[in-house]
Amino acid sequence: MWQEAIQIDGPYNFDSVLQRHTPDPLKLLDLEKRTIRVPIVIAEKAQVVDITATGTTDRPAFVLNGKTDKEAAIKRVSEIFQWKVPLDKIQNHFQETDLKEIFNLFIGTPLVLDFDLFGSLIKCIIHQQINMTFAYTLTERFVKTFGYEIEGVWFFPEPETVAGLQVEQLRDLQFSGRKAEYIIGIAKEITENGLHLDVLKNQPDEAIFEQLTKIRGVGRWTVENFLLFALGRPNLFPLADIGIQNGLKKLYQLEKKPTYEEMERYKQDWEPYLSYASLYLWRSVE
DNA sequence: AACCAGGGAAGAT
DNA sequence: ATCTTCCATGGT
Repeated sequence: MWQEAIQIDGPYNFDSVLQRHTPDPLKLLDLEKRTIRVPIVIAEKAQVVDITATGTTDRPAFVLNGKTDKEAAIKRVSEIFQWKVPLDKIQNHFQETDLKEIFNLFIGTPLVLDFDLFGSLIKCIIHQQINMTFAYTLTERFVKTFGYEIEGVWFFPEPETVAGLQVEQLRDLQFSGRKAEYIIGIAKEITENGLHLDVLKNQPDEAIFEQLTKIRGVGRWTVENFLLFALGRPNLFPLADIGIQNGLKKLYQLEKKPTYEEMERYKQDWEPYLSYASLYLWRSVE
């Protein structure tokens, strides 16, 4: 058992983080206690780390409680919650843009990474072209059927487990046949074809696009979301994303959803922080 | 009931 | 290369 108190630079709005994750049934959080319980795997050892916010948006502070591998666990938690990203600098950048109001409304909202690389990729597949509510339901069924639980916190199944599944097992959970094939196929890329997701961490976005889009079921949007939510890359703007399209439609009061051409034009001012433009546009329509 | 949803593959042009 | 169609299934 270990405990650690941590202070970071503001602005950082942890309550916004909790709020954004509230619709996800797999996230164990408490808005009033300002806590979240996070499944962490370090060197194949799984543990639950409890995070409690003790500060404010301007003076953010946290208390962490874990079981083992203290230093590595803190490092991973810091990475997941993006505690070292200078949100003040990003906030300033957007003051000169059309997104100024949205950024001021949701000031201090960080990008928060998915807890598991493989899980993040599977989640992206599940979220393709279905509404969020159903996507959360499917993900919850998937994890609670094939994953494992520690202290009430669910961990994503390992690729080995998923690679051994039959399409029918996912159909039983109301996955479409196609999505079932995609998911099992990705797991097999890892277990049989030597795909190492952790190695991707050290590669540029373009190289990752090239490798992952070769996999059946993994298109541009899926890689963009993986880069954004699994690796925390700062400059992604998924044009095909319905949420972003709706965010732009609302912002510019458009009659209908923007064309790709219009989106390409809007996004120019938001480089090199397009991921944050995406995040805040998503927030604006949540 | 009809349209939509944090797309992608396969086919057509 | 780029555009269109089909897929698949619950939510509103």
